[in-house]
Amino acid sequence: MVRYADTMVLAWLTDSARSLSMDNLSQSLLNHEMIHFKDTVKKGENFASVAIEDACKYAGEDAYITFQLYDVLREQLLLKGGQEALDEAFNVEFPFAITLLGMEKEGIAVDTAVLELFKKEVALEIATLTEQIHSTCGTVFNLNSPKQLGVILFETLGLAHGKKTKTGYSTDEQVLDGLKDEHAVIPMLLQYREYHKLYSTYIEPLIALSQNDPASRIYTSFIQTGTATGRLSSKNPNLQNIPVKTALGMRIREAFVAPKGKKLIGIDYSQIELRLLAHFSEDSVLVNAFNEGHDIHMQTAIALFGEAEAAQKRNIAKTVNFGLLYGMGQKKLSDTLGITTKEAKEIIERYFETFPSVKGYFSGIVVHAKEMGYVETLLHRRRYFDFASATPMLKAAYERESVNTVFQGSASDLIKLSMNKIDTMIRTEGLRARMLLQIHDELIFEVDEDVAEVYASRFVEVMESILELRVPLKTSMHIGNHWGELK
DNA sequence: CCCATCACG
DNA sequence: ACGTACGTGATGGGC
Repeated sequence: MVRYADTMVLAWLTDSARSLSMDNLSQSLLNHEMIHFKDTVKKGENFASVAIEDACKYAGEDAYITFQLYDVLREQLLLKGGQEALDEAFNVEFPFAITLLGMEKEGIAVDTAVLELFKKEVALEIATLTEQIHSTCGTVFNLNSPKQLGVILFETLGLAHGKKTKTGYSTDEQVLDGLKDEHAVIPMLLQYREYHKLYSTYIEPLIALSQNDPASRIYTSFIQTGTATGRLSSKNPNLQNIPVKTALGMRIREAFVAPKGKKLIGIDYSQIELRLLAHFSEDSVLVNAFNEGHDIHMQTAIALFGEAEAAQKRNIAKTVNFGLLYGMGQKKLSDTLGITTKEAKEIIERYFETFPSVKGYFSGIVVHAKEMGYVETLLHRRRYFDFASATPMLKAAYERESVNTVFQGSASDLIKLSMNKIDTMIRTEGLRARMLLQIHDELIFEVDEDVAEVYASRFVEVMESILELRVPLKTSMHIGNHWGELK
């Protein structure tokens, strides 16, 4: 049940929680350097003991929660200190630890037979491809070694090499894709890579884990304090990176099922980060587009290229919209779109001319980050940057991270609020529903079949009304018997 | 233990 | 002159 907590720390903390008075505990935590915010504790001493007291209420119930709460508390106080930090800890992050605990305990059902069948097919493909590749190259080597592969491709076969890595030639997907017409072995390698990834990262581990459990369910650990932006992460196994993009990858999703008599519901926020961009920047074109329910990428294309060209350039606009949130540069945009850096530069310049309030808003974030040393999300979570001691290259990276953190972190704030509200709803009303997974902007539920539609509408309603922004929050919802049907 | 690679949002 | 699109975790090779 305790999956990520350090067990020594946990045992110590739980024991203390049961046997010590509050004052003793908080002093003891400090003495043992269990709380690493000694510097801020002078002004925050009351806050600290109040917070610990609250955390300890849960200790008898479940030591794991205590640990998560403690972890969150430390994180929050380190991040900000003072009342604002504790407000967020108490109002959002502490209840969220309980929400996550419920999800971790619940797990998700896996149909092992689906995976076993797929495993046989993939194993056969891998064996065939291995044989073909070795004979095509005229030599036997380890296909999983980029080092050995690089030597074969770029020395033995004499293909023209592009970029290099620290340790030799790059053989990543982008490189291989550029060479796919140069030699018959390249398409085989690309296929091999896809099959091997599925086999080693998903098929085998998921079968092993599901066989551990009497109900064939698998249980992830959600890390609440592991990211720089406030997002969750998921590990052992990571259920936030189950394949979705290719037909083969979707076979993995088909193995995540609703048990008999139940359904899975998937609800994801549509373009939540772009909606936050519209909200924060107050740009009239963006705000209007969302308020009128228009296709945001098409509207961007119209604004950038005019009505006549918009339809054929919608994809460019889409890439630019995404790139914006990452602080894109001309180099990467040109690589992604397959255009010259000059063209990319022009598109970026035109974007900021077309959306001046976005440009102003972005520079505002960067100015704030440089002056204050941090940026804040919608719910005032902070991320700190040390611009002062940074090299020019690092400064540029910090600028991109500052901007991105506002959107990624604020989106994370929103879905945390929704999850807490839905979790409370499920518990207090005794709904025949369980929240199973969060994948950043998406929630997966398992519910009784007969109430699936009704519950789904209620969850959608919570998610879309969780906060009132300058633009509506929209979601898309799907009900199915397996995860593969939720897109 | 680091690197390269690749899966996701 | 030159280089940077953000945030994660798992795997296998190789030192």
